[in-house]
Amino acid sequence: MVAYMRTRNLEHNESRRSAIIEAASACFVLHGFHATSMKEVCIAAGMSPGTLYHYYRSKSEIIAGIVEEESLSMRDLLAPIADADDFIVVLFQTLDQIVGHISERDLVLYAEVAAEILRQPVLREQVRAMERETQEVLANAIVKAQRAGTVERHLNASHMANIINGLIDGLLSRATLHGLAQLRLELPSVKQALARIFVELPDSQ
Amino acid sequence: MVAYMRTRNLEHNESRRSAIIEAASACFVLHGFHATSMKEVCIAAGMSPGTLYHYYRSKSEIIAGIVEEESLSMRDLLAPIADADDFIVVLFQTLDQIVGHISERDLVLYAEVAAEILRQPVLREQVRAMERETQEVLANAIVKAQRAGTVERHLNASHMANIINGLIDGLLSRATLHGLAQLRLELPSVKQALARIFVELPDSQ
DNA sequence: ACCTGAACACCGTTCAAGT
DNA sequence: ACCTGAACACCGTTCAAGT
Repeated sequence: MVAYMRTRNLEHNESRRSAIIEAASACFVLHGFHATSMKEVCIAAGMSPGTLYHYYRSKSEIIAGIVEEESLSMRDLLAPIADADDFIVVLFQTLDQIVGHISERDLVLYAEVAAEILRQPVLREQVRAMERETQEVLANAIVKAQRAGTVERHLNASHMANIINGLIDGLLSRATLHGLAQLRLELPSVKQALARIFVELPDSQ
Repeated sequence: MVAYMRTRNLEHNESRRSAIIEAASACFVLHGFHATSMKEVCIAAGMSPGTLYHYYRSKSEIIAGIVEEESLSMRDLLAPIADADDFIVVLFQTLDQIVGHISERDLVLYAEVAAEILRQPVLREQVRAMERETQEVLANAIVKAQRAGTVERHLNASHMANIINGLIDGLLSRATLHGLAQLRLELPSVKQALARIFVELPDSQ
């Protein structure tokens, strides 16, 4: 009886948990959150239901783990904007990064997450916190650019930050319908539109 | 045996079908597509599972019915743009209509649909067809406005139509996170941004 | 044709039992 | 502590039987 008591093995614990996340997201990309059974995830992760539930308390908790991962990688993508010298230039570079490096896998997971957020308050708060962060980074960068004179002064920085976020969200969600290739074709027009919004007009003031 | 053969009663059929759609969308708004059981829908519609499955072959078919409904009402909202005299003015009126008349119910259903599209090819094609239609209406209106000189000539009309669609999609999906009130506050900034994109600059050409 | 409700295969999760 | 797999309550859907 005492022979089988073990102390927590944190390293083993971490590797098991990430094996579960990896197996689960592979399944979710193929069939979505709800059409994927826990049995499938168990088989993909090579463990019994009991073992899986030892590491994650529920399917939702696994989903939350995946959202965490995706959020962090999106945060990294937007980070350079924080200390941008020229807002528009860095915004464009960021768009290139996002559109260039995103995968069908990510698009599919984003769409699943967007729907899941509605139903799961914990997930909702997780995403909202992430949102506020990127929103603030963008808004601060816009204010800074307005002071430097590279962005039109009369724009409401925080609203414009939300518009950029919304536009990115919307274009990505439409890419799941029309394909990533189509989005890449349209990227120059997106940049052109953003430039017209933000760049100070020659005759203004 | 022959006593109970009846001929199809189309009127009765239609009223039963719409009762199911109504009951189902009420349930879906509360708990989402996947967290709603068919038993709940049956109770809400006041019929047994067997009866419900007599009118709709599956849960997905009910969802498709709801998507159809939502698509048609969105089409109606965008219709006035087709024969707009002044593109920007009518676009702004349409935005006011959408943002003013949309309900939390619609937002929730939109988000559910966005995720469901990924998994169900039939639904996907249904939404894509709808999309192409509004895309074309917008693009034609932009071309017409460019000829009339109220919209900048150098913009790619079809790309810009997609950007508008994307922006609307994105802002609506963000409204599920931040609330409709927030979106209404931001609407003037959205219009300002659109005006800057589309209106021909005084010094251009 | 229209309707019922029991029955089917399957789902996410739990838990007694093992090491 | 970590792991197994049978068992539980519930799911979407079907179908024999009724009117």
